[in-house]
Amino acid sequence: MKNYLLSLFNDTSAALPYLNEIDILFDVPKQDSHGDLSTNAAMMLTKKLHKNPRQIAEEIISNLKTDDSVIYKIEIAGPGFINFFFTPAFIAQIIKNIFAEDKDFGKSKLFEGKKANVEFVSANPTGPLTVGHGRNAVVGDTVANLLEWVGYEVDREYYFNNAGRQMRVLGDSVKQRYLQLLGQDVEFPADYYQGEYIKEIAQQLLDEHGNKLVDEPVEGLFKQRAESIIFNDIKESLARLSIKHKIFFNENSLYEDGKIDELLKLFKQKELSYEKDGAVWMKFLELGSEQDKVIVKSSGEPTYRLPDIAYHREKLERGYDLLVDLFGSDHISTYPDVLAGVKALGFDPEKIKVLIHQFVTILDQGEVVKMSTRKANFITLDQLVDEAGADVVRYFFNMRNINTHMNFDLSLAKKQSDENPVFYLQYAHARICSILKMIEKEELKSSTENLHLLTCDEEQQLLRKIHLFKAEVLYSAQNFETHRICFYLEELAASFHKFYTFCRILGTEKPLAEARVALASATKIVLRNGLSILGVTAPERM
RNA sequence: GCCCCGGUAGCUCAGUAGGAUAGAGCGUCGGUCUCCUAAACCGUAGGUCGGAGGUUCGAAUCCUCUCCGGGGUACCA
Repeated sequence: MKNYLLSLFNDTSAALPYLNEIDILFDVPKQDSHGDLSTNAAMMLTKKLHKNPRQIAEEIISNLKTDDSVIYKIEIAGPGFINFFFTPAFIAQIIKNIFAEDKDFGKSKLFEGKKANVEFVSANPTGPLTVGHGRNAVVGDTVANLLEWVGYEVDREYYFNNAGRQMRVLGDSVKQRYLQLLGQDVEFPADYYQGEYIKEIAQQLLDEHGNKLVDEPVEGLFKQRAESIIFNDIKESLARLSIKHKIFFNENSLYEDGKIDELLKLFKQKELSYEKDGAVWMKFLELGSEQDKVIVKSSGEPTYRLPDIAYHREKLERGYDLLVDLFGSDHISTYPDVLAGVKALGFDPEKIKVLIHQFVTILDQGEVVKMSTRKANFITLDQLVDEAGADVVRYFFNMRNINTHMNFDLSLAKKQSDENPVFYLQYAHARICSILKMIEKEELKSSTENLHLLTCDEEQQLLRKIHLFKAEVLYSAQNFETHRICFYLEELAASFHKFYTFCRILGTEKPLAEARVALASATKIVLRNGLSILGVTAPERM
């Protein structure tokens, strides 16, 4: 519908050149009585033309060459909106497109030929994924899906660090537990990893090696085994949510490949860094940040900024058109430095899109659960999936704008009641599947021959909703907003349920009945496609 | 102190390139299964869009100030 109007206005701009001076936008009015699409173009032009908006609207309309079989009414309303009313027959034609495109309905080619990299999760292997990681994981994977739907070729990437203090503490935590299991009275520091999983790893080492590891260095088997076990668990947790990264990038490889030294030299050579108090400082002030910062400590160890910049440089050199970074708001301070660093190296920082999601607050029976990986006082992602199911978890994290500090009510998630909208969507899909089974017995089929019969309110509402799908996917992808898909699908399902209730198939004359089957079938495709973007299953029956 | 995010119905949240009477789900209250799945549908009630100014034909949306909550502001990541 929108495309039709756009080309219509495009043709008209020859006669009315001022139409080229503004972006003409069409909105779906909140009220049905205001038509199918509406534009405020006339109001936008009042200041330029110094004319009454209704007068301008009049002029625009009289120059539009519309086809009566497509648009049956154009009106001027309110302060100067132009409202367009499409014929039911035209609206129903969308069903043919859906059948033709099927699994691809909703996809667009705007970014065809472009390559994107989405980096997400990126938790170091020090413990199981928590609920906070869950939000990151689900949103990251769904954003990647969205980008694929608008034409990008997408790589999903996981960046991790298995060196450094954090990992040493992890190894030592295991060792201390191991010694405790051997009956030694060792002290277990409060800032070590307290989780039960540490004890399990220690137990496993004990089972395999007995007491032979007493003199094993922390960095040896203790750390290695902990890392591999934990990393496997992480991958399994992600797999339960159908999340699979193509690339696991080890921060350490940047050191091994000399990328860090090279970058350091480059910064020095470009006079972007200097030495002070035994440390190397980066001139972030010059690059637009609020102050200079240390990139190599006086101990000789780089701070996180240096590898972060080297890593992004590396990704850019791989030739991506778009890099998406997704992380929690606790890491918010890292990205301006990375962008400044990358820009100083001559890359276009516009290629990097940083998405920051706010924290997840866990509520259990009305109480806030405070979480910390160290203290092992956390709800794991696995627990969440155990209790609520993968579909609910994926839907739940996707359904909210990442800027919102979301509450995850555990008791509610456990309930799996109809308070959860994911069932509402899945039920709509299951209902359609059941209709399609039923019509076989009734010797009916899906037919697009008499789509013009789909004229009642419920049918038209549903059709209009379907029309919006492709634009909704595109908008969501361009704005990296997964929650819009959820809201769209809820509206779509609501339209369907209404249609289901009022527009029965059995007991209706065959031509109309078969057109309704076609509409149901088309709705099924849109629901299934939308759910697949979210990574939620579309069950045949419930 | 400074920076980022949030404050919209009882609860959880949509809605910001300024637009028509501010929305949804859940919860409240009241209806609908002889009928393709009632995990559904219909109706009802519920609001000072945190507060105060300002910009204009028009502000939840833009500007200034301010209150509340979360995060950040390291030679931690």
